[in-house]
Amino acid sequence: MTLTVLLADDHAMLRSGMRAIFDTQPDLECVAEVADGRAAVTEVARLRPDVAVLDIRMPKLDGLGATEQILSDPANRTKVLLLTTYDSDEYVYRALKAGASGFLLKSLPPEELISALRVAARGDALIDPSVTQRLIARFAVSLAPPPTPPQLALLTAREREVLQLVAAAYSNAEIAALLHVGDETVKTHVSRVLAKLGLRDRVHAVAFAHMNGLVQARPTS
Amino acid sequence: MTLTVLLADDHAMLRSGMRAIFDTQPDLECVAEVADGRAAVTEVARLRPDVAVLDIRMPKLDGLGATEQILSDPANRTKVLLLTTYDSDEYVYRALKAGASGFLLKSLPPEELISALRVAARGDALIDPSVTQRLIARFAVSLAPPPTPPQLALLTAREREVLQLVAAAYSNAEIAALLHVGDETVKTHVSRVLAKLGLRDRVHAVAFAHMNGLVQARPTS
DNA sequence: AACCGGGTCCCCCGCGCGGGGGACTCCCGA
DNA sequence: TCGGGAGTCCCCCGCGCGGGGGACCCGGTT
Repeated sequence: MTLTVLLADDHAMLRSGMRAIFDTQPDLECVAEVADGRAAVTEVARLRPDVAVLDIRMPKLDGLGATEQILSDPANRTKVLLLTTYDSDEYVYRALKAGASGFLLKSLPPEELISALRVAARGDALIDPSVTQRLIARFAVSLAPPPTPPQLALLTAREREVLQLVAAAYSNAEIAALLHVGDETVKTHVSRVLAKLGLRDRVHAVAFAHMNGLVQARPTS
Repeated sequence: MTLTVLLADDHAMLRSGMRAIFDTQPDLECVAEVADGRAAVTEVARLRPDVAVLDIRMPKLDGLGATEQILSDPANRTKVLLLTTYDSDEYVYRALKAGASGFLLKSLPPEELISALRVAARGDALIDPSVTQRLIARFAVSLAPPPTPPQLALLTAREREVLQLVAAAYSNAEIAALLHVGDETVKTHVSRVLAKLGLRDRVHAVAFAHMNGLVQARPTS
């Protein structure tokens, strides 16, 4: 089973270099070479190669845009490997979000590019080590469990409940209705919450709650 | 400059196998072999190798716990590579959170383990491709949510600016002072923002802004 | 020329909110 | 037995806020 590959880069020199690398591998077949992103999208749709290797910087449509178009097609089965000279974080995030199978620097040794191709073809993914480092850093904080601020321990269960409703932008009257209590009661709870947390008003409470993960941020993403 | 390595695995067979691999590289020196996590922590503290290769499943203290202890020491300069047979997602997250430089499967070809060592030693990071795939999926959704809601386009630049300050829980008077305008002006902007976004009051605006990523969530985590 | 959108400033009015009190039930622990 | 915390409900008062108007200046388009 040979792997079919599409090559997209606006430098003919680099294309032929990569093609030469591929030719050393009997099971790799470069079925197309294109020089811009738009051509990459149409050729991928036509030839349906196993893997498309795209440069990020290309005329007409850059590699990121091409990736997004290619992978947004549900009929598509081609994996995308992105190549770049510089590793801007923004590039990486956009690439991963689009669903790219790899994000590699052009400084990569040829044999590793080959192995990256095979990795992508079997559905796995691969990120350049120098990028991975920063990715981990950012990923770790985004995964970090909400570091429940100690002040929250001061609140009673009822007060936390009210705080969450305040954070959801409910008015005192609405909270009263939801909890089946009088609105004077809610006012008391809110006042206590503000006092215990050292917050000025419910607006600060909303901001506090959101920044401390008390409310499910963006459930609709 | 030779790289010093510590090897931690409870199977003597596997240790000797890896050691054999290292010995093929003149610039790699295996300075210690240990069979459990606790020994790994103490030996790393004593010998300060460049890289520690830890199995996840080990007696007394597993590789994850050992990683956390090693990397929580601020004086530590050793990089940690984790090895495992099975790639549980939970393992990966904990490993990355602890700051590991690599997460590899034992099925990795020997020569790639070598290159992983060098990658880690120079401060970069490396994740096994099969794991990377799922990591990207999860990472993408966790990073995805700046899909700027279309309603935001209705706002003028000034109005967005005011909205961000509202989201930061500033009062109208405070915003006026920050922007060097009258507070009546701020009231006008806020009113327009609420009207354009269909929000009831500034409390809803705060919640809206936070849920749509207009404000940097937990900057202090 | 007239027009319009963005930014700025001003008025009045009503209401929700938050702080200051107080009071009454529970229930748990001293 | 007597606290005392938690939860509930009530009063009054002041103020920030948001909606309703209107007004002015400026830069661009028509």
